[in-house]
Amino acid sequence: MTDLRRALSEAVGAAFASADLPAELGRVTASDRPDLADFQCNGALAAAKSARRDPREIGAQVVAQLRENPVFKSVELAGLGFINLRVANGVLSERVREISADERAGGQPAETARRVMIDYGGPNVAKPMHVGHLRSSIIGESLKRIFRFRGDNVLGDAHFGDWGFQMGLLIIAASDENPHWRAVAEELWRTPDGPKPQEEDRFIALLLEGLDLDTLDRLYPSAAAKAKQDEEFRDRARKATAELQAGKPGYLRLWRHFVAVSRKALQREFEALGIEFDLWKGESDADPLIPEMIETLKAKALLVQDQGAQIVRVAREDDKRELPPLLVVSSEGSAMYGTTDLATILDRRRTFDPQLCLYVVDQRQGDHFEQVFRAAYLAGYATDGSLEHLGFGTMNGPDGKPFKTREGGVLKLHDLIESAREKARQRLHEAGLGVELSEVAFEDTAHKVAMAAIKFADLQNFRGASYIFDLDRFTSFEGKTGPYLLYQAVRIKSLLRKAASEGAQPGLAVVEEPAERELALVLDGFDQAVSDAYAKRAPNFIAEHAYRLAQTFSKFYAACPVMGADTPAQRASRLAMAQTALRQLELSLGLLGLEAPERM
RNA sequence: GAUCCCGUAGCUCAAUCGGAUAGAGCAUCUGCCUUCUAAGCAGACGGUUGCAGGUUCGAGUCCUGCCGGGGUCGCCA
Repeated sequence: MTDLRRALSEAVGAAFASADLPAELGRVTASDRPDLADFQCNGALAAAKSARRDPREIGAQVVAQLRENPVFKSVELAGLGFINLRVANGVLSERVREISADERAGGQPAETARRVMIDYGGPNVAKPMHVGHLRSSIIGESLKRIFRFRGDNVLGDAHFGDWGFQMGLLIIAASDENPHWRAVAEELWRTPDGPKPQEEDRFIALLLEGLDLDTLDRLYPSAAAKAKQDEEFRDRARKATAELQAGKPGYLRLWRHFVAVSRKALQREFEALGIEFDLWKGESDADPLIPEMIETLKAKALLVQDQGAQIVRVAREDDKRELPPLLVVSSEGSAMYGTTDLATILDRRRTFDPQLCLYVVDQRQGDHFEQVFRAAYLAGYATDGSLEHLGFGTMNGPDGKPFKTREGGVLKLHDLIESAREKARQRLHEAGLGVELSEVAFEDTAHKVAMAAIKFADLQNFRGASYIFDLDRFTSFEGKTGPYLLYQAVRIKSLLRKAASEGAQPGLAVVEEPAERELALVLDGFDQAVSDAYAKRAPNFIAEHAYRLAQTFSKFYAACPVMGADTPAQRASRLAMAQTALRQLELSLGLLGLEAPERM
């Protein structure tokens, strides 16, 4: 089963071929001018260039042949040599029936399935998620679903930031803050009258009381700030980082506590966002591979000593500017984030052997990934081109600068979600929607609406661009927003419920009216949207399609009465179209990570 | 300073391999609820695509320069 665009491309390509021109010229796209055509082909223009002939002459030849084909309702040569195509209603009807019968609503799998690793989310120990994590999470989750839908074997990894210098900072900060915590770090409790081995865990738990996420959240920023100014403090933290990585028992105990506390809270937040990771691997998991990796780098003469550190030079002669080397071992002997990233590539190769690995990380880390990727290719840890950094822009405040709270701090994700939920509740009440719902169902709807508002606002933008976060606008519930999409889906569900209660069944789709034709064409465009999103790793193509679909359905809904159709056959046809539109809409929403409620 | 990204309607954003009249939403204005959820639909208004050149039959898209904004440039991630 194939979409019309591809089927028509074959027909037009054959016409080009019989005119002794390359069949690729027959590439058909959705028309730019819906008033003139359903589809168009610009191949005659391209052919004119290489064959040095008049495009209209070539076009006329192709058009003459296509007119023989009953698939087309009309074939016109327009302008400089555009070939305008309208397809017969019967062809559209048949296509709608196909999509209707297809579990995937017309979205085709990719030709060959690959093993794909997606690294996104990037939560860190001791840092509650803030708005900066939102984009990576939302975009990464959507890409994971899109790739999976296309048939790839995909694993999503949270890549938990649990290992670098920040851990040393936290250990020192916690030790300085409270003698009990210091006792754990330094194992001071190991005295002759200290706890017996079987009591140790319970004893340590007592010592660690109060060292919760809020405390970590307070300690980390102040420690990070202090390290910038206070050289002595910074050196202690660096030393602690190296000692932790060397396996100092007290530090490990403290560290495991940080990790456990953080992870529990973070998982709750991801759950609220509707984000599920297949793997929750940490940077620390790559640590055991580092010694061996260093040996390999040495054996390949890639690792060199420089200014007390060990580095891999990744600059190339044709670089327009000098790319700094990758720091593998710091002068303190500790692993840097480039070290763990490189070791993680090795780890992934051994455990999953991905053919493609996507890093959904802030654009600002572009240089870092370039360094790591080059080092990985040099070391033979990945095949050339299999590692891709998908950078995204920042989420900005109303002033166009990176998002800050009114007080100038970083907005926590939890607070952002709650304020979106509150807005959603308000708007639902204002619109008088959801009044008949139970309190639990109402909350569930409000949550879905809030998530849709936030996620759709993000995903409708091309990921590389920055955008202005404006909660009032996203939750305004009008126009091109997530809630609009949910509303349309809910409207269709309501219609189908009504039909079911009156015993009306969907039947054979027959496309007749202009609004029905338009809906059929949009339904057909799903595969194009999915393959674009897949090829460009850009969910905004799905977002655009979902919106077009919702809007086109709404037009159809206004123009074509369903339950009040003229004949039972027409009613059955329209019900089939509504049902198909709903399934494709919900599939699209699913690819974006949105979920429509049953009622609102 | 070097380098990368961005600059499109009053605002927020799209735009397929370089193709026709650059599309949406918001805002403003005009219609449409005794008929399936009006968070909707139909329509109007709104543009020298930052500026100046170049390549091309054809440029928002490719090239050069300039202006404006942002990022990055070795031991933080």
